[in-house]
Amino acid sequence: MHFNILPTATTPIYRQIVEQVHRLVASGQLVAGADLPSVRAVALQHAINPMTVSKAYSLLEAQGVLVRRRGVGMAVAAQSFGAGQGGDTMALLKPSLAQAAHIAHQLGIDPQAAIAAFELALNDAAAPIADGKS
Amino acid sequence: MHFNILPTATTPIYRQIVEQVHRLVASGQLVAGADLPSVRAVALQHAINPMTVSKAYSLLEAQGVLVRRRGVGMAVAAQSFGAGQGGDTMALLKPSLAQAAHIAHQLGIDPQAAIAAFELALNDAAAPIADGKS
Amino acid sequence: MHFNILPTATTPIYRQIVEQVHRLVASGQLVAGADLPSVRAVALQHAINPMTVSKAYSLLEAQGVLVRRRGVGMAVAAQSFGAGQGGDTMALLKPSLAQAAHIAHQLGIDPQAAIAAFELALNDAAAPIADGKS
Amino acid sequence: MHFNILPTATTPIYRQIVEQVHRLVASGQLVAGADLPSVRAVALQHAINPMTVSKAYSLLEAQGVLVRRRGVGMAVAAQSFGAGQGGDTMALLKPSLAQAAHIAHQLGIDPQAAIAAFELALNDAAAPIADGKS
DNA sequence: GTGGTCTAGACCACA
DNA sequence: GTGGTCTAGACCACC
Repeated sequence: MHFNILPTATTPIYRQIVEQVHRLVASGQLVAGADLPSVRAVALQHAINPMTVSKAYSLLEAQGVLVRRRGVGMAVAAQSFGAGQGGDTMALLKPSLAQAAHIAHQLGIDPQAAIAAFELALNDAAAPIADGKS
Repeated sequence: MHFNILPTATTPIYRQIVEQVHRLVASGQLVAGADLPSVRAVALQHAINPMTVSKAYSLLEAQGVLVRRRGVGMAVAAQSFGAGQGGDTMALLKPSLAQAAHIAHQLGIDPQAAIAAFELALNDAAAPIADGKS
Repeated sequence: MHFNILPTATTPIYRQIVEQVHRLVASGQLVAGADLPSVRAVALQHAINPMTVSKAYSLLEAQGVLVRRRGVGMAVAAQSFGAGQGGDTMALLKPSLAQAAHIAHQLGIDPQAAIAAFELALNDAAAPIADGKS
Repeated sequence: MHFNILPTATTPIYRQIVEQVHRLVASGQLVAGADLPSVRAVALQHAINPMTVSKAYSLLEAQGVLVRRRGVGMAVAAQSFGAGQGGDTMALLKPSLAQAAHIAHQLGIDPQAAIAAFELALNDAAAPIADGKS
């Protein structure tokens, strides 16, 4: 298990981690009790500051998504709502859909054209690194 | 012409202005040569500091979207690509579509379900609060 | 690395910084990825307001010359054309040459005389005050 | 006689007029007693504000370069130093040469290359609108 | 009237 | 530590 971190993105790194854990738990890819990679491992892997990873984990702990297990590391909390099933995944998707819809509307883009473009984007998301470019 | 400013939003005010101008220009609602509301007018209208508006205008000038007309005010730059037509509106929409698609994929949401949810979001964007006021 | 700021000059301070960065990047003295002095450091060094420096950096970011690295500072953008080589330095020089040539022509000054005067000016620029300090 | 006004240039319009009169007088193209175009004529010709032209003329009057002749208009002052001869034209050219030299030096451009580019610029200045482009 | 420039100071967000 | 954001207020330059 590893995270997708884009240091250049507009969303702060710690928030990218938080949101990603939310999604992995909601989609059942991280079940209750599952271990998370250590702060140091994540920090090394992405060449980011350990404080940043720690901040994300602490925030997730405060939200009840993770639990800190002394000497072992962080794990997914047992009572993590939706863990193991995909019940509220749509709730996590809606905000970005709403934002995209808002922008499309402000730009005066035809809804059908927006939907078509979204279909393409979904295909791209399914096959992210298929290009032969080095 | 006036801006939609949400002082409570997380995006800074000056950036809300910048993005709104980008979209108004790209969608042809602001054609090349069109005047923008004066710094003071915008500041008074939204009860914000003139410097905040000025900052937005300065950035848009640095990006080549606006030109400064001394003693007269700011206007949309002539070479502002896409001004007057809707050619590159899609370019401004794609990033948010890509992000939404990425999230949907990470959540393991079925593409058809994501598209259906996007259609609903587009309807909501077109009729935000369903008020009868034009 | 430090800036040359003349608070008494007619050109605003923030613009002196902007132009200086442009030249340092174009001439390869600032390569892609290089760090810039922090806003606070520049502000302290020249006894100017941090916002003045910040304004210059923000404009350079809007122009694509600098990139913001969160929590770390500003750096020269990778795609900054000409970074690392001296390819487009002449492009930054031409406008002032054109202006000088235009003035010389309007004054009816003989081209040879203008060139001779320019040679002297170049010598002066190379040894501004003839002080022995390195 | 007419002025060359570039409303988009960085130098303010009123200053473009002032400097241009200085040069025309210094180079002998405007001799003592010669009439200048009326404020209204200049304003109409270049679609600029009459106040701007008036400000330039007033400044030139304060400098002793022009005299205001009631009911007739502005004329070149009799005691205008250098009028009729070209004695101090070089003094008016030097500042722009110094600026260009300074920029060339900051860019690390070879003096010989700078001089060569200046020769080209002088040729361009002598034949400004010779291109067949529409 | 237009925008520009700078200051002083406070508070926030990020790593 | 880094930069960001906003405010209040003063003064300038230009048209």
